[in-house]
Amino acid sequence: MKIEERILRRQQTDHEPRLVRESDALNPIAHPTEPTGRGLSIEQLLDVLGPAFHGRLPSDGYVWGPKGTGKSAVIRGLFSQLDRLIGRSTGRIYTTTRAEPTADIAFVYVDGRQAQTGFALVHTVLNSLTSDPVPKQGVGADAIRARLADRLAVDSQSVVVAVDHVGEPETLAAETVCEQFDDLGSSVSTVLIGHDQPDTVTELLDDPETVRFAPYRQHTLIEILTTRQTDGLIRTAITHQQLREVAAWADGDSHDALAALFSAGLIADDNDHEQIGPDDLAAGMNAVPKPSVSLGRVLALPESRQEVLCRLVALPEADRNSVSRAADAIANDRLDLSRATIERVLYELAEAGVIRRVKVDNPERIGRPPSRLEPRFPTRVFRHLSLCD
DNA sequence: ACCTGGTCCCGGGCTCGGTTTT
DNA sequence: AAAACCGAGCCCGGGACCAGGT
Repeated sequence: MKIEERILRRQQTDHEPRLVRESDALNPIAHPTEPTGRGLSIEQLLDVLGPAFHGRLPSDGYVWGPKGTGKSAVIRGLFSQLDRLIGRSTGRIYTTTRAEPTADIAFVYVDGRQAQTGFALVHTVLNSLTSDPVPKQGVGADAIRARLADRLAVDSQSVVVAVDHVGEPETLAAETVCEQFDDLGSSVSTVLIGHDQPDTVTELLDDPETVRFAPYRQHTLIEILTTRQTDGLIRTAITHQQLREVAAWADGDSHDALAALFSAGLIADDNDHEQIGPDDLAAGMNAVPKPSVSLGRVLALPESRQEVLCRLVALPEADRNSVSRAADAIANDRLDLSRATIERVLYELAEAGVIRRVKVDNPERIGRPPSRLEPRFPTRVFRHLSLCD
């Protein structure tokens, strides 16, 4: 933490301590390095990736399950450890001392939300395999692919690419991801991570190994909340009974559970409460719609979209009762997008499921009834993390 | 070896105007 | 009739690459 931050914090907290600590502990999209309660899944994944321990390229894989089940946390952690332990660096170091053939297999994790086009995906992979700068525009996707092929051929390197969040509205479809690596089949192995059932992916990847992540059991979810809460809240903020309540409400989804707990803490702080009261907790859960879009998706949206969302959630109820009124109000709020673009963006966000349109019936009026816009993501936490203000 | 203009490429804003729904 | 809805093309900024001139 920088000195300036420390000073600012003292200035802000001179009245009384805040319930919510400034840390990522309660952030649903900040993953701990050691995920809780997913030992079995990690073993399954290690089985799939096993050939890499003997210098052979593993077969393709598909990891699937609903949001908030630890897929990203596990794969992220696993790939960074694997790359460190048996990936490039170690391979080089032991080359001269070990008789056995060395594995020159890199493990690259790509967040599909950061790489939303074929170009960006191949770019990310190549960029993590080379220290040379890779152009990020001005050159065609094919050119980047050619360079990647070149790079892999030069010292017969192989790479296992994990592409997270495939098949979301903003991200690449599994099919498109596969196409990117079609020509490099023998040196690239693909592990896709998504929500959908494996049937379509099975055809694409020619019978990949699949690993399924099921929703958390109640007691595991409580364990997760307990460990995170000790770092994210002051000690007396919440009772164990309340954590049980959140876990029961969240129904196996750690994203929703953490978002609700985070929201409750922020709301209690808003109300100057010394601890999270029953009403704060209820409001916290209320601030997380069900079903909810992952905060990771919302916070990965382009800045301009997030600005539209910031203003939308701050709008008075009446202004959200019609798409065109909402667009008017947002356009008047010092946003440097044109009115027409804002309306277009609202429709796009609705199409993507980030906000929902609800028909407002009014028999008095003639013509097609307006649509109320409802956020489908944890609004209180979004406001906190997106730096709306 | 260095400049410079032309061309291609990516990504994102913007707008138009037709279609659908009530 | 009125308003919601949205597909799709246009435009632009800026980086990369190339080739031809100095």
